[in-house]
Amino acid sequence: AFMWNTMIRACVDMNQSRQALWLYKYMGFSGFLPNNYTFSFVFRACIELNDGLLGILCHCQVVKLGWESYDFVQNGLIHMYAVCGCVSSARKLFDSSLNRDVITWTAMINGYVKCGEIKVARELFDEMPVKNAVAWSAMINGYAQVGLFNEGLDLFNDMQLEGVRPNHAGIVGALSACGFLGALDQGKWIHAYVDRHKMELDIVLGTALIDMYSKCGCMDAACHVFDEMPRRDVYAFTSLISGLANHGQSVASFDLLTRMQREGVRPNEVTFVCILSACSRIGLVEEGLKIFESMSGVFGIEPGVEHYGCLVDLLGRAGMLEQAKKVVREMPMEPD
RNA sequence: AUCAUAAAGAGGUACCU
Repeated sequence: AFMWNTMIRACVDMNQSRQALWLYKYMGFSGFLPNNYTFSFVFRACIELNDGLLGILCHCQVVKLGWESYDFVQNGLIHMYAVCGCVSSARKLFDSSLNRDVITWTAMINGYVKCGEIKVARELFDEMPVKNAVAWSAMINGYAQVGLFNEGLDLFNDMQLEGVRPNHAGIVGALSACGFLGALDQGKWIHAYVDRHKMELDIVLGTALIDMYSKCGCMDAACHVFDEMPRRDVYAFTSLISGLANHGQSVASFDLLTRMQREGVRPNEVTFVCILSACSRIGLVEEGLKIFESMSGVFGIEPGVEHYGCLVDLLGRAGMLEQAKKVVREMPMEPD
């Protein structure tokens, strides 16, 4: 079974969930019984495929084989139901569980966050007997995701008062809240905290800092973080491009697009929305049209409605209403 | 014997007001 588990996990790690489930099925045919390890990988596959039905089938197997009260299996099941849109099933398992740990609670809280039941999530969070940094970060990010930024920042402060050291995810959630609120002082404080505690500036944390500084209008600080990052991906580039474009530094954002290609990072749909709006902002019609063309021609990205929208905005602002109308008429999709 | 299960980042704030 160990061999099978290893293979199944490898498939899940490579996002080949169908393959993983196929292996799981085949494992049974070959006379091997899945064990507690097997199920933790199989649940991940169900989650990636967002297939609650498959999850139920796996749940049956779990019961049949008697693994249901093993912590990893039980937590995996609750997590699987919670994120596949079956919070009530998750809750039933949660309520009947005799051995809940931090992970069980966090999985359940996350389930409520994902379906917008932030209040219920908070109630559970308050009831939770032991909270670790992951639990705090789950709740902070829950608030950030539903737009309750002040609540998120309050919780971030509470966490520190309780003496829990925030992890990367908690920091990222708090920074995101700062950005939306324009809370520059708080954001700077968090940045200093990151430095003081020598937290690694990975791509996610770096991007969150760039995003926070950009939204607060501090483009110098955003650029500085960008340069300090040891590695950058599309998110990091796009975040800075967006910030520059929004603060009248369109030319700098074009340079960044060039630099991006030089560093071998492929721009995506979001990147082009930002670049195209940088064009309309300063009225670079020619340049914008050229970039729009290059999307499919050079980068192999088919423009979506949002890109046609940018194009219409570009032409409209330049007073070229006829051409703008023509774009709407000839778009390959319904206007939104 | 399996770092086995929970948490994290970017997009016109476009037109109009």
